Amino acid sequence: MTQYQNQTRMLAAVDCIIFGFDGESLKILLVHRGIEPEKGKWSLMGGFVQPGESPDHAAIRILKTLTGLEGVYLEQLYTFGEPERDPIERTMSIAYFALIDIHRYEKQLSDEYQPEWFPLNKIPRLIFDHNEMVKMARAKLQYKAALHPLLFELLPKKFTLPQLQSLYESVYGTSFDKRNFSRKVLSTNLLVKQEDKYKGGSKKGAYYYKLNAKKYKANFQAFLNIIPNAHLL
Amino acid sequence: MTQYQNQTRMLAAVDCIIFGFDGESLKILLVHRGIEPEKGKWSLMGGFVQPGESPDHAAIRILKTLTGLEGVYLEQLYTFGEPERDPIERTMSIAYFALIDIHRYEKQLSDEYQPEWFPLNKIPRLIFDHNEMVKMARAKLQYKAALHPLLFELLPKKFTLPQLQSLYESVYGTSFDKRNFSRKVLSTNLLVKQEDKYKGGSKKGAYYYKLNAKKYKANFQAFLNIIPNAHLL
DNA sequence: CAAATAAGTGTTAATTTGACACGAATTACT
DNA sequence: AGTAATTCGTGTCAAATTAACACTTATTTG
Repeated sequence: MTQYQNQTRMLAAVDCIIFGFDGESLKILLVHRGIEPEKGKWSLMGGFVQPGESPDHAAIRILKTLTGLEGVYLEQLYTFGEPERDPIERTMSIAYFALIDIHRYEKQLSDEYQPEWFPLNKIPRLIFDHNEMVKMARAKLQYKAALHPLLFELLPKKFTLPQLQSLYESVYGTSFDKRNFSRKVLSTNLLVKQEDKYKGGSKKGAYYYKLNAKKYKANFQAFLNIIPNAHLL
Repeated sequence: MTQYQNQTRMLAAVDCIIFGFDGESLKILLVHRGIEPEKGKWSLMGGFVQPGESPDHAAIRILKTLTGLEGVYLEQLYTFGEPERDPIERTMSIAYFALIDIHRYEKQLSDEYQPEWFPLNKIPRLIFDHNEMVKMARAKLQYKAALHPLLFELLPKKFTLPQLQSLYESVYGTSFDKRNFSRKVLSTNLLVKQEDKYKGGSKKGAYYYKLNAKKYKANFQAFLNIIPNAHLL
């Protein structure tokens, strides 16, 4: 036996929703699609799963191709498989979402795709079902970040509490009381205060913090409660 | 343009992890695989995604074929796509998990597959990566049920608080204080007390409850806190 | 009628949460 | 040199939530 009989084979693609935070707003990285159909239109970065390659590997490869980055946070989101989602040919797309430190991203690597960062409230019309993928990715990021220490993946190794709070506020589109925020964040014991300050944000400057890497890995599954009234979101 | 060039096509399958609760323990429904390879071995119920059919539809179809049930809780779990996971031919499997009222399941419908219910601590060796799928499904059920009112899907329309608690205790492999449990469950206002009692469990009998269907649907996303110290699980 | 069994219910102390305001450090300006 | 402007960093209190804990009630059976 070399094949299953009378079954339909189809293409498998991977599409990546890549999140970044520039200090102002939460953004995703979009590219101009490189092939027909819809060539040149705005699209998520994606590609076909290759022989001998798992979907995870495909996602890692695609992410590296576009951003040059490895070892970033990457998680399978959902598999989109409506029969007509790609008009050319039946294609399943396994969507992944990635969280990267936007400052490590080097645009020049991938001029081929003319990538651009878009804030989430200004996402253009995307090909196929990619807008739906973005919507789902955003919802999952909000859901998960309310429960787990996830958003650190979007910041540099050293960051300040005001930067962290600003990130949370961007993700949830609201503002938090900074006294309660710092109390909650620090009570996780995930952060290690540094001796130096970041002077860019204010005259006084704000202390840098780093993640306690051991605790971070050990406590990733831990439930947080940083977002007040998360059930109302 | 009718096809993408130089790409590998593959099969897409759906496999279902079907949970049920018989009052004693949490179980999953396994079948004897109907085709080669590994024909006759224990397996999750599955099948290939057909032309014109989405993965969701395939899962619904497969579930109905095996159990006769429609409209049950069904959720996409994860897509498994290791290149060698099926030795015959490259096949992606989109795993779904289902929660059914075990009493509505009618075995005779599907003698073809010789299905059997297995408690989670007695799952036999399954084909391919199906044991991994079961493990992931169980973890996700535990995770999700700690946050959302999900386990009602495993009970009949009318159920008692002791039955509900016993279900939660099965899912988490631990026991809860019944005073705290009933207080928390009732504080959601999702349950409506009935006038009649279930006399099977004790001499005194226990009041039946029904779900408030409206509130249940509206509050499904609401966070619960029924499981004490859920972060320690 | 006594014993056995499971159902149903309330209190308290500890912890967590959210709301709230002011002093400290630094820079830029006059 | 002094003052105004800006953002950082911190503490208190009242309310709500949580976990721990034990006894009475209803019913059946012997």
